[in-house]
Amino acid sequence: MRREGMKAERRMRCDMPAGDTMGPGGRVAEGPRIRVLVIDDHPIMRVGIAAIIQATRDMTAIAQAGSAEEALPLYEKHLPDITLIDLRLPGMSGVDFIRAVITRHPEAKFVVLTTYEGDEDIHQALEAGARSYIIKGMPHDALVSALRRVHAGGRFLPPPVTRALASRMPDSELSAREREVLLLMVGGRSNREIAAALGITEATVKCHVSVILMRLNVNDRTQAVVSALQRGIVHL
Amino acid sequence: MRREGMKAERRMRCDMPAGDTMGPGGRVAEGPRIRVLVIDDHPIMRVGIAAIIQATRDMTAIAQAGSAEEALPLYEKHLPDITLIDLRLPGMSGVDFIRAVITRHPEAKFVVLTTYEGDEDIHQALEAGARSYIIKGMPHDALVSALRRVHAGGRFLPPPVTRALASRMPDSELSAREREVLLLMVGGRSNREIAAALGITEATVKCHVSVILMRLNVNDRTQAVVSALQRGIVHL
DNA sequence: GAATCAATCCGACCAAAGTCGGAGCGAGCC
DNA sequence: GGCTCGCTCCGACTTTGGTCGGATTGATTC
Repeated sequence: MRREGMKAERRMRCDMPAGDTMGPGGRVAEGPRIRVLVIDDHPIMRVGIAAIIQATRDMTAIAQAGSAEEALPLYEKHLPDITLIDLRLPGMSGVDFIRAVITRHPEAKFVVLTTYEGDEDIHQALEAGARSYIIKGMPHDALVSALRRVHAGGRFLPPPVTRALASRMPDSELSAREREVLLLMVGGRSNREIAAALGITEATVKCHVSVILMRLNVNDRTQAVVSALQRGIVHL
Repeated sequence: MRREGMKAERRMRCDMPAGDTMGPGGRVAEGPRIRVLVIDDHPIMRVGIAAIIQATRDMTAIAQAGSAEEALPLYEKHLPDITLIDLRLPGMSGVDFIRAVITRHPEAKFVVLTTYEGDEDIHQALEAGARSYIIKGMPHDALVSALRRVHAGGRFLPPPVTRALASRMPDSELSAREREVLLLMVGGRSNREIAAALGITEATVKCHVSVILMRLNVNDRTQAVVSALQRGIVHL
């Protein structure tokens, strides 16, 4: 039941470490303010975000939403310069929102602000089109800097984020079927139950599980579940 | 490997559903303001909390801290009326902080404000002496109400919290040893590795595992890990 | 069309997980 | 003392999980 596979290769993805810490109220060329749409399901967090943005002279929070569904009409109505969005939302996820908006507005700019720092979360968000990914645990300078940099057409990925991204194994990508199996594993289902649920043989399920273990670089299903959770491949 | 044990009994713990939504700036007997110490590791969240508190006429945020260690001297210096604290903090946990302060100041009042709604988290916090437990996803009225109610000597536990608490199995309590084993299980260690780590036989470990499975009311170690994580018995 | 690659599928084998029944030990309680 | 109760401990048995080798299919490439 133990395995000792080893990988070495790894892949970088994005640039721009940090910097540009001007702070709220810093000297900025006076012009039209950066208009920000804020999407976060925690009301208290929204208050904090809005307070920081409003306290900064060159930006303003024009609208807020507690879910992606609620935010869609707001986006169309205001067409904000930047959308600041959390990933984990009730109903439609943040990534889904980004994808949905970007297909209609390819130049839309997104900054992700979330608590989760799993490499898969980050990967998904950037893949969807986010230009910055910052963690709620960071000082608020990071938020302000990110908004400015992205508004200027750049990207903003703090060191912890790029590090998490760099730690991604190159062959981590799971097939659709494997994802399906992994989800059931996290649900605590046995191989037999998974087989029944998917209408296949238990032997086949075991094979999928083996591949998943290899791709996640772990030894057994328990480790697979933990790893998948902390990397953000599956949730809860 | 399957089990079908069943429990029925359950136990209520606390009272006070909700209410008292006066909102920021509501009419309140003018007097000395409620002096609040805020402890949260997310700077942006601290800004939001402080903004809400300051916007409410009968309370004021006198100090803030990003960790329990940092907060200890602040508590002794200011002796706040209420301490508003997150559970998951870098270093010393929120519960540990509550315990530590309450042994020296038995009348200290604590309101927990966190994102985690696992029944074990809640149980631990209340056991430690917290008088209110609110979730960051709630409207800010809840925060204000909680602070007022607790300042008045009462408690404040919103329905979702009491519900989570009520869903606790009566025999969920794990022994110290079992906790230790569970922690290693979540770490993805095999029974053999756990045995080695604890200096006992693998057979003994299996016995502990069996008991843990029974107490958590699950069938296998994978479910145990998932359940322990979402209930807040162990973290990450 | 041949070759390659990846995903899906399967059965037989071995090692680990989990069950069952039982034993020693300390704290607390008539 | 004699009793129970809970925690810790253990070995032999059954079930499940994971490995290995191999087969099929469909898409891509040359």
